[in-house]
Amino acid sequence: MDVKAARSPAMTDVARLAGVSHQTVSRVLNDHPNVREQTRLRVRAAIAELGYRPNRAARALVTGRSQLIGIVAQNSTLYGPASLLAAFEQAAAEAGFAVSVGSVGRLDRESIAGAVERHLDQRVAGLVVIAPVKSADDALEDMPAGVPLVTIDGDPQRSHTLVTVDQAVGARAATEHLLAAGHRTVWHISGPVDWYDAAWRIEGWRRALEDAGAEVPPLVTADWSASSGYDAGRMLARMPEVTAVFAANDHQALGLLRAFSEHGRRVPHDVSVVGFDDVPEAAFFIPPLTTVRPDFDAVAQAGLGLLLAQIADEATPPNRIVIAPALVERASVAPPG
Amino acid sequence: MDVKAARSPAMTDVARLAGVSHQTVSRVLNDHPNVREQTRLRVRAAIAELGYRPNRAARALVTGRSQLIGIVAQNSTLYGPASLLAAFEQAAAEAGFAVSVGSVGRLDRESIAGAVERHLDQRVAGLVVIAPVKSADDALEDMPAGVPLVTIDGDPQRSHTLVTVDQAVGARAATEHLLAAGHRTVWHISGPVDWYDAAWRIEGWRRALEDAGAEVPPLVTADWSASSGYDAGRMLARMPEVTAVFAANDHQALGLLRAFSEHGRRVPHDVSVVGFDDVPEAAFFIPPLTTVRPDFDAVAQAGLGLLLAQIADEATPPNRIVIAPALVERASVAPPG
DNA sequence: GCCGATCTTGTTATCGCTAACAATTACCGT
DNA sequence: ACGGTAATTGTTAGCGATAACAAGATCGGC
Repeated sequence: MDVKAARSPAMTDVARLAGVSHQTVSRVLNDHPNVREQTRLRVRAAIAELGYRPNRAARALVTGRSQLIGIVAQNSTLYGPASLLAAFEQAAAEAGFAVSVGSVGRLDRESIAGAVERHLDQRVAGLVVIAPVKSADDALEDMPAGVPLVTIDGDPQRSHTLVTVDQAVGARAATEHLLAAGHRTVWHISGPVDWYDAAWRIEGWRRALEDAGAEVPPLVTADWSASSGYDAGRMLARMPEVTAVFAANDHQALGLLRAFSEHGRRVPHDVSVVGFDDVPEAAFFIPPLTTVRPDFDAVAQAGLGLLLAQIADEATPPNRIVIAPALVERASVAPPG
Repeated sequence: MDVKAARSPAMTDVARLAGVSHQTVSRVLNDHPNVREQTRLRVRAAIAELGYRPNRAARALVTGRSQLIGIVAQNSTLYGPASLLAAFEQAAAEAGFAVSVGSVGRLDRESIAGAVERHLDQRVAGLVVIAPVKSADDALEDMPAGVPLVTIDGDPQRSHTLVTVDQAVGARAATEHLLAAGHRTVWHISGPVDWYDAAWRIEGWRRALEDAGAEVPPLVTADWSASSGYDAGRMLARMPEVTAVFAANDHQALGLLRAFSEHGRRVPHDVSVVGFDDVPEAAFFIPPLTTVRPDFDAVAQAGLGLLLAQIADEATPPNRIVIAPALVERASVAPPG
């Protein structure tokens, strides 16, 4: 990278220096088989000497496809979505793809459709949509065919390729863990019920209770925030019969812990709590939180793999990968007092 | 968006339908002044009818610049960096720019340079580098001139355009707040000292103590994690003279609170704690954390504004915006026991 | 040593758009 | 009505790459 900003060299410049045609340079760049070794070396040398780097825009124009992967996600600083995003960027970079992020403020149909179209304008090679609600999934229905697409945490019922954390299994593990500690039943603070994540966690929780023959207490719905967990906790803390709570994520669990603390209900002595996500801070909550850890890296890698497969071969049939989360035991669960 | 994926319409298709030349369509698209109103309407109608959307790649090719903004940031799920990133995406989307994110694993010179070059390949219109360490700043030294660039939280001494949170002022506010509560002095758990953020927070803390004539206790260095805050806390909890601690971020503060709790040192009764960042959960820590809140949205908006100004006019001189953070008082500070 | 097959390389067209210039039309004052 | 300027539209030429085809070089078998 030279200091003076002369026009960056193009393929013809390389070709001239190497004494070949620009097409041969293109062949070398794309690893075509039929190039003499000696020529290849000469071209490589010229590329190195000029510091040539291909113009992605030109390539995208002629091929109709870029080395760009579009990600549509909700703009959020919640741990789950944020780390999923980070994991994708990481994985994509390793695969030599750039990542264009289309954040949306809300997950309604128009927002999603808009973000998708903006990506399509850029001729992205493929699209990852983190679409944990129905409206987002709907927006993808009338996507033009032929664009590689993977949805994350979408509706398992849909036909397109998808990767999802097994929410139900995670929720079941959390619930059974509390039951196994001796609690008569387990309360659940859920996420917004239009989120598939939330819905499946509810489902897993309910099933686990039913299978154990335990009573299913009324569902407490909240959003994903610590604040909503706190609000829920202020209610639950008033009910002596509540001895075990499964929160739909760790942020909620934090709010919950705080509410219990305020009301003098000791965790885990009086009430046991299990969260979901295993945020890095969970080990430092008071008390350290037992929680369910989804493997976001695995999700991202699986998702990217599926996407790259579609990019390589248009005809790849829809596929589905489900990643099972694991329970992480810490100190927020104990037998009922 | 039609279901069958015929080639999406190009400018000539619109031109034919509207009965004009493709150049006229281009003019309408780019809001050139000299187009008859009637023609403009006809073209607009044709665009709408065909669902035409311009091909960004083609435009980027001919203009040598895209509607893409590149962001280089460390791959992190820490609240500060993550919300900065989210805020940028938001702001850029509102300004009609797409955002390409180049995450880097580490902030060393090669990684940063690599990410920058990958963005340059894509002919980004401008570059935002969240470069809170020296090595990152160094990597930008030999950037080709002419590429609009804004660094965030970089070295204030450098000549390029930059937006930064006023770390020193924030740290001073935190320290003075603790002093004002009656503490003889304030201990500080810092971030990694090669981060400018960390360095300036240290600076602000030290200055505040010196100005107040208070003793400057030894610096406790940590990384940004809750875990490192916990480790630091296990030391500090053993020292009865420690009555006030300013943690370089809220994650550390959480670890700190936990360590104090384990050692039976009550916050704020025995020890007062102030954090930095105001993570959404800070209000739900035990006790609710008094902290310093940088306005990430403001940073992102200022940064984007500066970038767009450079994009619009190459010759814009280097500029500098410093955003002052605000102290948020909650319940983790009290007079010494 | 000759012929067709295979390797290697070059030539030309093209992707969809904007820039620069050319051509046409409209409008003005006298 | 006339010349001249301004407003409007069209024409042509790339941007930098890949695709498709063509041509020249090389090779193997007989």
